[in-house]
Amino acid sequence: MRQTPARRAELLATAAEVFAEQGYNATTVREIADAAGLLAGSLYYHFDSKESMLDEILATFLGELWARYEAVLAAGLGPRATLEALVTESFREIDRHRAAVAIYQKESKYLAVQPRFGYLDDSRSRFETAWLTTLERGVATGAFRADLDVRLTYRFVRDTVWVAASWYRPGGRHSPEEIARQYLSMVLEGIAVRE
Amino acid sequence: MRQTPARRAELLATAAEVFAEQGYNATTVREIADAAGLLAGSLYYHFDSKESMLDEILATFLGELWARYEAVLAAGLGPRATLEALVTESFREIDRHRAAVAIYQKESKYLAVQPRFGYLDDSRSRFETAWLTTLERGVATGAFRADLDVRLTYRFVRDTVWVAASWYRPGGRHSPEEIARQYLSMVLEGIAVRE
Amino acid sequence: MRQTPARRAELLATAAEVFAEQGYNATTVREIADAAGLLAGSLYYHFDSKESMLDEILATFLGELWARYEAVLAAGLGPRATLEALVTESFREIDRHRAAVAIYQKESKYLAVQPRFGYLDDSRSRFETAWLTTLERGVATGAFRADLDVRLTYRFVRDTVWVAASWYRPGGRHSPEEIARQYLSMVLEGIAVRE
Amino acid sequence: MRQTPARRAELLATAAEVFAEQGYNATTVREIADAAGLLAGSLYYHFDSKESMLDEILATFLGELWARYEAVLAAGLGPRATLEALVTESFREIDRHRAAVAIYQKESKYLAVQPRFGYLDDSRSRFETAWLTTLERGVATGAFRADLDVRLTYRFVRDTVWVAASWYRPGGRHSPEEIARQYLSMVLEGIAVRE
DNA sequence: CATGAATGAGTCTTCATTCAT
DNA sequence: TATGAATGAAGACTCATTCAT
Repeated sequence: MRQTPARRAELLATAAEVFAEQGYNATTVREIADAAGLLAGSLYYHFDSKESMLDEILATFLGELWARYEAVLAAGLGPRATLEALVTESFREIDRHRAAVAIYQKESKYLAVQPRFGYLDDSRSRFETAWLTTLERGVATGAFRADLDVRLTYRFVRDTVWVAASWYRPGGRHSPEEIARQYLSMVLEGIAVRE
Repeated sequence: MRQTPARRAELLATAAEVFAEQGYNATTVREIADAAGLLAGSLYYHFDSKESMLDEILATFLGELWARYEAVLAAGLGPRATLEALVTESFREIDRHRAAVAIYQKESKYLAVQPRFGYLDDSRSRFETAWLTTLERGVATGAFRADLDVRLTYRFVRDTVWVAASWYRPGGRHSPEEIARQYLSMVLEGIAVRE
Repeated sequence: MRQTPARRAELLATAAEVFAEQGYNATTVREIADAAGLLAGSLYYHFDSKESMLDEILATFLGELWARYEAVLAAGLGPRATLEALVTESFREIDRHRAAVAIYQKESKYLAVQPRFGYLDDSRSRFETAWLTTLERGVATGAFRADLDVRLTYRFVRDTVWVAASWYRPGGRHSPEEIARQYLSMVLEGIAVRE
Repeated sequence: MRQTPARRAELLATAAEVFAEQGYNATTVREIADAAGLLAGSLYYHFDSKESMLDEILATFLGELWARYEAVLAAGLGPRATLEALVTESFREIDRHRAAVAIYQKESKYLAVQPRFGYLDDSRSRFETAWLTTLERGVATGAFRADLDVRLTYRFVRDTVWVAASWYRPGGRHSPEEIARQYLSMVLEGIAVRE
């Protein structure tokens, strides 16, 4: 079961696509199998259960995401540069793992309460800490406005970035870096013309 | 089937709450019935099907939302005032119908392709038109920055507002108007300090 | 779900019959349903699972059995009279709950290791204690032969009685009391003619 | 398919062990393969099917058993000596083929109705005939008590012996001959002290 | 209006078996 | 001989829905 990780990865990618499209619960194992070109039962040669597929998709995604976040956080950048780097990495991750990100967005809330998916909640708090710290640092250094509610701002930035996974299509008009740039411009400078 | 509209509305409110919490597909009729204090079969005295409950919830919500949007759009305000009014009305709607908004956010994408829910797609395009028009008007009049991609900006503003339904709890620290004000401040002026 | 215990008991009796006939694992829910005259899915209105049917069958049987055993053990009889009463009660129980006894014989060994069926193991030790005590008392008072291995004798008597459930048919030629009498005669006096 | 009879016998012994432990139906081919150290599919190089393994196990066991029984029956012993010899051979067989005996005990009843396993039923009647004849001979010659139901006595003796396979462990405290001796002592002389 | 009971289609999962390599 | 991958039939269980009372 470990000889050909290629087949495994292939099946997981297919499953992720279908999960992202229809939602985890609404997706039947048969639909995944159809999309992958085998019979429903055959999936169980590769995976223990539908849930374990979801698990592997999310864990892989979060593992990769955190590797990149950690690199950013360890770089010792100022708050504004940190925010820019985090947002850019996020859009890159959406570009690489669009399906996984979409699944994460849609399902993580109710999954996080299950023991098996406890790491979703862990991730969420690390996430929160990283962002809040960055924002607070920015307020302290005068990079960010002090008259805004930091928690509200955190939610604003967080959602703003990740919801993009619901409409983003890799290979479209904009590169992830380009989208990141425009989002950052809006988030940092606002959309109103400065008088 | 229309004896007590009060009871009907009560049941719909309960159903909406459960749908919002767990997702439409993941919610069983029995769970709705449990939450409402009757047996699953008894719901069918009031409603034709689980789907018709969803339908009624969404149609009611969109009806009310558009009544308010139309009022705003008909008021002849400038683009920035229009944007502010639309955002404020949106947060008010989240305050009033949080469950319905959350359901709409989570389920409308795949529902819209079904004939019965075609109005979701109609609503989506009216939505898009109203926002794009407003943004373009703003760019033309110099209220909004001209260097931003209008479609990207539209998605940014749209998502930014509605995702709030996933974490907003009525009766919390902030009134909807307060949240709208802060969101607008971030969207319009940005979170960076202006030099 | 508690209004009509009659239906419940009826279904359980049917299930017990099929379990006893074919073995628990080899029995499909559909077979139980067929025997009961409804569809497989309908059983789940009355019971949580196939396993919970088995659980209820066994727990009910053991509950009743122990009520009778306790009465015997509390009666303060001598060891030989105790042994006779326990054997007689056992055959009566086979007469009343043949199916449950047959299931218990066939399945309890591997069920006992599951937490849910832990009471099977508890029952087994109480059983063992009751019999060993009785046999040891009998050896001490000179009622039973002292030259036999008590544990072997225990197994001999225990098995001797309960295996009868595999061939006993209620309403046959012999009443349970008559069978008990003959078994006791063989166990106590032997089948060889006394010289 | 008959390359190495040693490997074949090895695999059958493993299979018998697992069947005895978990029951034939509850045992998966994969479990047998795991226990034997190969993959499930590989078993099909050696055997046609799971059923054919069971078949070979039971047929081998019964073949050996009947060879010994025939020797006893052909020896022209008196009824009591015949009974003693049959019981002793039975315990020896339990010692040699515990797993096969346990399987036979648990599964033969429902297997016997299948054409493939018709020999189980044949064996059962030969068994019955041998025992009944011996018992009747014993009653006629005054070796066994005449006041007992012969069929009941037959079942008593039969069950008494074979159930031992469910708890007997080869290499334990007692040799099969020792257990046979004690069982015979109980069956023939009874467990009560003779006055 | 509500209940208790049932239906039947569909879902996830298991497993004996096959077969190219 | 053995493996890796798949098949396909069947099994336990779920759930929206119906309906007599």
